[in-house]
Amino acid sequence: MNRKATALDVAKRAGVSRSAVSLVLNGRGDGNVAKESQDRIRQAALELNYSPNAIALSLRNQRSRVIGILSDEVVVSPFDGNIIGGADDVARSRGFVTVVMDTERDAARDASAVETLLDRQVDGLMYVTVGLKPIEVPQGMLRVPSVLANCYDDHPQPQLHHVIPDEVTGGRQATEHLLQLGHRDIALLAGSEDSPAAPLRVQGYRDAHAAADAPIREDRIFMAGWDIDAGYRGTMKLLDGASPADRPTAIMCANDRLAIGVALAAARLGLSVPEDLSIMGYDDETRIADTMIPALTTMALPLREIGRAAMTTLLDAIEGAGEGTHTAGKGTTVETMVPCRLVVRESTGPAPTR
Amino acid sequence: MNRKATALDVAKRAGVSRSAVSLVLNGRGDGNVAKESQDRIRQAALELNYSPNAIALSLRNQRSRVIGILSDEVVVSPFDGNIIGGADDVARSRGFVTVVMDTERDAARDASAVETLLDRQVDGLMYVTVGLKPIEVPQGMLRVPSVLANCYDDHPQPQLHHVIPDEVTGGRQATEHLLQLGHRDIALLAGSEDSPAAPLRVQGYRDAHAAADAPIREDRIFMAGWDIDAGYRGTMKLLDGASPADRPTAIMCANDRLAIGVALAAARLGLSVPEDLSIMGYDDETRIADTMIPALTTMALPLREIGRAAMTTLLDAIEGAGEGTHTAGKGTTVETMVPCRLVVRESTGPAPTR
DNA sequence: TTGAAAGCGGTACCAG
DNA sequence: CTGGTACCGCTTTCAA
Repeated sequence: MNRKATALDVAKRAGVSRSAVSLVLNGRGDGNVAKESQDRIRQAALELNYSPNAIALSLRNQRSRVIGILSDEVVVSPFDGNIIGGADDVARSRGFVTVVMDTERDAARDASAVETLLDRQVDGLMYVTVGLKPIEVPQGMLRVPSVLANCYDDHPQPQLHHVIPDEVTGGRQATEHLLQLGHRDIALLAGSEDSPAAPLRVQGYRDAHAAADAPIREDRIFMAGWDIDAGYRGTMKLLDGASPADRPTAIMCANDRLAIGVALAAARLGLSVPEDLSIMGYDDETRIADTMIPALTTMALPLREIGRAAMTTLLDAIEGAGEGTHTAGKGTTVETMVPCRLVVRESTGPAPTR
Repeated sequence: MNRKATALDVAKRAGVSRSAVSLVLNGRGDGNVAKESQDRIRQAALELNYSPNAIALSLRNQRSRVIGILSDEVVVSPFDGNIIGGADDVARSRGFVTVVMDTERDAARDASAVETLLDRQVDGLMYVTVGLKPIEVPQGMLRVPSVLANCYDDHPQPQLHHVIPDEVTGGRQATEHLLQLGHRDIALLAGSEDSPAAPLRVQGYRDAHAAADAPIREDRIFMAGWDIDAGYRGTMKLLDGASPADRPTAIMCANDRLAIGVALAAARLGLSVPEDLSIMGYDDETRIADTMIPALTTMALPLREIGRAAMTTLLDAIEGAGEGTHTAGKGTTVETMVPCRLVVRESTGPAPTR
């Protein structure tokens, strides 16, 4: 109801001036304000439940302690949601607040969102995408310290620092896990070319095979899509009617939803997982991978870590900023790669002997 | 980069005073400022790419055109994400910006988040939850116009307007769909008591049976949980080893993930969907329901609509506000119920004859 | 028709 | 040690 208390209210109540209130409440009381006054001020502030008006502060200090986050799809996705969660953790712990604006994959809205945020005096900007992808950096982002999370500037001379998962290594380690279990015929449902993550994971798959001196059958690699139905159909193509000797003993999927489709198909064909067929997911999607039957072995995307790392980089740039050195200057790393993490559950097991 | 242009810059360039700039750019130039000056001002503003500093505006006008959104779990959930998406649509179209703060289900953080937002002079507050649930309204929310989305104040005398889905009707219509297909033995995997939605949907299930004069077998109702494994286990209990005559012909689930478990179990048991068994989901979860094999018939939660309705209510209160009438005054509706929507796909079909 | 000045809520500097 | 005052960028009133 009634307005919040201002510094003036506190000053009156404590019988001092506004300046004194400001000093004391900002920890610079000692040596400037009498001990006794300090106590009265603190007491009054408490009684009035005073906290400074952030707007006035921003105007005065020319910094808002707000970080703007642009996302191409937050609000429907558990993926960049987690990135934002991680970013927010870090921001909060350092006294910043994050403001999320969703552009719903409409590039035209990016620019206007950036302007809106800039008008609100954000101290920094972060751009987050659902899947790994190249983006066109909105011009305005170069006006304040900025960072890219899970996406990157595709230009020859990238201006901004980006933080992305190490997909090649992820693909490799997932494959190695299977190889170590004795699998030698591993099919790969690799998503589709629309995501740069797909070819990277395929690369990891190839690297692992090469390192293990295991041959690759090109017809085992499918670029079919990312959804349950694609997993199901791919598996049917692979397994239905094939003689046991000509079946892959493991199927590696580019995400957990594909793995659901694989499991569905396996069940329909009367195959046991992991006895007859091992299934490997990717992403470690919450509430999916861990509750599947059987629980999915998967490669966890380090989403929270990406968010944390990106925000840390950003805040360091802001708080350390002496000059307008917020674009990646010489000597600054332009890319941070965060490793994925293998999560072994029950959907993978030793290759069947045949 | 160089700082943004201020009204003073524009004034100088146009050779007028700041006041003139303000008047003209706010559409109150006619009758106050000479036509010619107006043109010069507009021209200068354009050249300098001027837009007013939102911070200064907020301080001056005592309103920020920012709506704070508190969420107990946005950032990992496609559910309240959609609510926020709908809310944001409405806010944007009316010239407001939304700021999302995630409290990650930590009630203690609610209060501090509200304070933070209040310090930033938000014009209104919205509280969003992932699942329908009663909440303890943070005190601060009563200081500005506020609304609850997908949650409600459980107190005898609720202070805030809330917008929730009509779960009873949802449960009833889902059941009716099955009843109309001839099913008379419909099992219900009802989630668990931790959500108030569960009993409401059960109520709908009962209502539909009563209206159709169909008897209910109490042992067909399971409160087992919300995840894939619960769906699988529940189905196994229901179907495995049971004589065909004693099997339910349809299984209704309280969410789509349960339905995945059901489908997995059915496949394992060699049952065809929907020929031998119909499966009904709930939620219409993106990328799950529509891509399942077979595609899931489900009851869509009206999440976007909830968000839109809640934000509309809120902004109406803010913009219409003559006095401090922002708590639901007499005559004001305190509850808005939004209907769910049946989405018929391929997992339900006529009951098998036996 | 125009410009000067006050004030929104703070902080910081500078006399006293 | 303390209080007065200028200023952040903008709107609005008031006097010229």
